[in-house]
Amino acid sequence: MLLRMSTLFLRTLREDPAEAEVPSHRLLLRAGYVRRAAPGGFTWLPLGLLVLDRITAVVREEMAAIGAQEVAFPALLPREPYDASGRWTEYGADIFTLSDRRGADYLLAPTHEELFTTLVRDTLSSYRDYPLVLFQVQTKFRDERRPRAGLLRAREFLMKDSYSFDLDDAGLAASYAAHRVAYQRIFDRLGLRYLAVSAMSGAMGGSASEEFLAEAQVGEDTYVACPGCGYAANTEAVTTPAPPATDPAAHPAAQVLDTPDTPTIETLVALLNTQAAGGRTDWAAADTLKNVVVKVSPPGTAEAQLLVIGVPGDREVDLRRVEAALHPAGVALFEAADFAAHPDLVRGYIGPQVLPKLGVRYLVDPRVVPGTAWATGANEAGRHAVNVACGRDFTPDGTIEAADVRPGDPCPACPGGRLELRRGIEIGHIFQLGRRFAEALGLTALGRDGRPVTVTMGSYGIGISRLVATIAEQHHDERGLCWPAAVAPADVHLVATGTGGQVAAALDLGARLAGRGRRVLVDDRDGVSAGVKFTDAELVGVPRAVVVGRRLAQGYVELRDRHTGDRRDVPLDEVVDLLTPGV
RNA sequence: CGGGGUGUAGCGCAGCUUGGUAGCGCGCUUCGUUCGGGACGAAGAGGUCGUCGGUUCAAAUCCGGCCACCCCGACCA
Repeated sequence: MLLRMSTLFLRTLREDPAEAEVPSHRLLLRAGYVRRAAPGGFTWLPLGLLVLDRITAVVREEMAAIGAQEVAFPALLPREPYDASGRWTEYGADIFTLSDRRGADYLLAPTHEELFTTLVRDTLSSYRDYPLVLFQVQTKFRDERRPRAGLLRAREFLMKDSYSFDLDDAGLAASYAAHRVAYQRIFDRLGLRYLAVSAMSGAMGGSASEEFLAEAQVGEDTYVACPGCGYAANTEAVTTPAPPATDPAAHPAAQVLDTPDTPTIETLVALLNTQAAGGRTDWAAADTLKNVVVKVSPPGTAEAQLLVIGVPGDREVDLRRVEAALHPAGVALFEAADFAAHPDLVRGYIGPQVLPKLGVRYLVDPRVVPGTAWATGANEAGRHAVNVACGRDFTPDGTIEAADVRPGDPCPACPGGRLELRRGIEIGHIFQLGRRFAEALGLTALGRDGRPVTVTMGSYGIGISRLVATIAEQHHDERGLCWPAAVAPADVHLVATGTGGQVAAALDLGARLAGRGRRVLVDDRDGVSAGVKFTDAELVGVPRAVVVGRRLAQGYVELRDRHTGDRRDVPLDEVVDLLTPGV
């Protein structure tokens, strides 16, 4: 491959476009890789397409290595399969829908589980046909609430999605494990710093699930990591170590106090200390037990059930963690109107003592173990109780991971470890779907014994266009992009400076390198100063540059490394061998 | 969807407060000089001022609706 900058469709920008804030977006626009064309939609320019294609090639190779076979579906699809799976309504406003001239409903596919499932159903029928892995590289459409950061969150994006089809759980586990390895190989080859965190599978409704997160300041996903042992997880999946249980009878008897005007934890703690409640003046928010009411709606039920969640008063209830813990049930906060309809629940003064009488389920944070005693509501406006002991004065129905996770919280995987909160970009997601789609769409295989077996599926995605931005995010400096060799639009950037035949020499050198299989970009532009060519080369970010310039007359060119900044003069007649090791 | 900010030439911006012939830098075209770190001189081309409506003799400027973009909070590759 030999690209000449004199004719390449490329215009670099000297200044940062105002629309771009995050580094990858800014640099990909400035260096002429992409251009915005629509809200959440991007035009791929020649350099951008080269990178996109190289990433796609790596993904294809590693998918082939685990025996996956490539197919391609349309992006424009009829409503029926999505109705059958229930996702036409489940996705709701997140999908782009449209209708044809007859008024029939269509959608621009946000993902393709339904199509893969029906394709396999209509093609295969015997257990002998399994296991099977299919994949495609397809444009997906999602009506994102807020497209942002360029390619990192677009409404139209390129995704590799694959699906495994197995006859039993062990097979699914093996397919899942194979994908996990393939994903690690892909992300390693692409030069990414990333980790796999356990995750909840959201609208997909599966069981085992992991997200691959690339470390990045601009990432939208917060995860926790333990620097000590390497543990990492989504905040939704973090478990809280429980302290040892003790004897609840060791505490003095519970005591109800008048605590007027203390609807919040802060006001309560202040008053407890003023009153020296229970003989103490060292009350802190963590000594109080905050009880939050939520409405839980299991799927298929019309009426929401009440649930009270107890967490230490210095913690907030993280609704995302609650939703993850109670999935697939829906969760909503209990609001003012709900309190008005339930006078038994006194807003701001709820204590667990009364809940069994009301028949309300009570789940607590794992830190609330038998033998702990708390200041909590007395179920009357203006009154709280102290020394309310778990295991004596109340007995929870169970525990729930509902409290927010904070830096410094104990690591669930190693003793003494402290968690850090970090940001990442979700670049891949693997999960075991199970039989949900197979059941909804009737995918079975006739077993050895002549009886149908419902197939169990896995679903695995990689955001390919997002990877372009993610790699750029991890591989750039103040001068521009610094692509890893595996994805760079070219292997070598030849920069011709001067008017003494350097352009001709560079083109000749480029032809020889291209003849040896190198991908070459030659800056053969006429009338462009050396400084402009150097800055453009650094902006574009090809890993190695060769300057064909003032020392050409002595038979030398300068070899530059974009990552290290190293420069050295090498004889012109050695440079081809230097740049084509092993060829 | 809630809060904040911004839309003027390909890109970056000024002009708006106080309505009156649309400007600057970069880039682009032509000629000459220059030629290893964003060269210099001269002459040019390029804009329905996001959009729709209102006020006014007159709107980039004042008022309102809509659209888009950026940032911060609830979802996802």
